[in-house]
Amino acid sequence: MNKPVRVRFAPSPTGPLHIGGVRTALYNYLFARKHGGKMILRIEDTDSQRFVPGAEEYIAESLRWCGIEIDEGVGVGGPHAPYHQSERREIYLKYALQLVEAGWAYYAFDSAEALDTLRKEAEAAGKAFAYNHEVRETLETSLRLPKEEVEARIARGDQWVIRFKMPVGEVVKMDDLIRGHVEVNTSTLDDKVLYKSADQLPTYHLANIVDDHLMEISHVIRGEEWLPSLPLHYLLYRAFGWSDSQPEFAHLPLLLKPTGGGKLSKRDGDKMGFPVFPLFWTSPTGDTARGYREDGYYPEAFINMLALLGWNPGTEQELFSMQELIDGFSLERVSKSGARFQPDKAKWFNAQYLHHKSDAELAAVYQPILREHGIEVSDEVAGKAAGIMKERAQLITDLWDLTSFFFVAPTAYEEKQAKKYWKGDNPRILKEVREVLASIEDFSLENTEKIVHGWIEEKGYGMGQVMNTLRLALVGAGKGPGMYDVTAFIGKEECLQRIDNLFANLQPAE
RNA sequence: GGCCCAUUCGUCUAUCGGUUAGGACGCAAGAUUUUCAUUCUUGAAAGAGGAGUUCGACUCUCCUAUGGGCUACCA
Repeated sequence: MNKPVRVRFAPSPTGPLHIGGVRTALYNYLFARKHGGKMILRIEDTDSQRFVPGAEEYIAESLRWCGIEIDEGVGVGGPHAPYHQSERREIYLKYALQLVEAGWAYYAFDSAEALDTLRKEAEAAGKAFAYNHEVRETLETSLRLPKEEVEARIARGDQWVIRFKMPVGEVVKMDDLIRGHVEVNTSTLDDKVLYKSADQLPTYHLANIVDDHLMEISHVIRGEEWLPSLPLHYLLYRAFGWSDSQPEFAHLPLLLKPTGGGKLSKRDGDKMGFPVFPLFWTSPTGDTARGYREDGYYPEAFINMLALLGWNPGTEQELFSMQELIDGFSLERVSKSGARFQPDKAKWFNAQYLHHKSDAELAAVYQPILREHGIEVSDEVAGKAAGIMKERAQLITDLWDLTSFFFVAPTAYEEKQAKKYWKGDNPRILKEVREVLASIEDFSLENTEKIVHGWIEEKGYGMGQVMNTLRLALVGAGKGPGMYDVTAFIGKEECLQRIDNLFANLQPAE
């Protein structure tokens, strides 16, 4: 590994980036940072049919939110610009023609309909059609057609593609940083399209190899779905005479659906009740999909969770900062098998991060939520409320349900709690509690607790009965923090008011 | 169908020939508690199957099974 490390994340702007893609970007980033290399962002928009407006912006914003920094490429520029493949058209044609020239590729004029027919025929015969060495001599190609005919067809504007002429019976020997040595016989491979005249763009395979070479990429770290095309890529490097400077490859295990049965796909999210996207997404057609950010996750937690899905440091540490991930990362410790995505664990990770936040940090994320509910308070108050309840929250968005009683008096009472405590002697006792509270000068948590507890003991009342009845009045439900957290937070006047409200709003059971 | 990759608790994983097979999520039980939680303790829970290689295999090899990926003028 003497070449400077240069890795790329090269998504296709066909929709929002899902978590599998984010993980691929993350591993590239960790690898780059670990080795003092460069992280490059290239947009592979060679499929004009599937282009989705807004997808590229979404990808950039997702990476930013995740803390994955781009050193070179789309959005930041660099020595190998442009970094959109759609802006590099003329480059690819040149290389495609070079391959034809050298006999590594050929023109094919078959229409989409003709190929369709062949596929259907093969299917009817119980076989699968492959555009390969067995059939290429019988098709509309420059391999069979006279040179003049080929030139005439091109000149008259017939549509054509350039296909790779896959060698026959050769064993390609490959090395993968994660999977080790892999061998494939080229006879089982087909003649992939490299360039299409219709839109004057290359396909993935050509664009990928040409750009990785030109951009001096040292390591290609991508999803396992690309493993089957590795032989083609090896051969392409050889055909161009670039084998010596060819990048090293690492194929990452796939992220699988929580239920098993296939790789995680963009549609699984809402279907299974968890986000598959980092950010909320609105498609040009108006469809929406949930995102981790909007669902209340911290990017650090999201990244931590993703990093451990397919990689581990070999220690029992579970919580990692980005820097710790960088320091510990290595491709050797990436697992080989696909990882089932587990939504529950994502929540657990977020809870860990949430529980460690200071009140000030909590205030920063909680204030917008409070404002949405029409609550205007100081950062200090917002942070304090969140801080008292943070250990019960898993997501930032849990905070409101957990703390709303600090800001809003209950208007309804939880039936279970009311039934259990709003009866018998409790209303009478609550009246006494009200008097006790009213008499307290210093309403601090400690002092209130001391006085009220002392009074309860003196009277010989049941602690549970008194506190829960008070809780019913102040919170309206059988939940919440310690009672004196509530009294101290909302203050004496509000306490008395809420007790009065209970008497006014709810008839005791007996 | 063909080609390729994979296979340790339900899930994510540790183990790189010798371990009572460890941790985490989730689950269950208990403790704490004025509620709900949190927290703590404990527990149940795994090497797909079959052949080899070896003094000894979860670990190496092969076969089978299962899971997954690819098989587009998509990436």
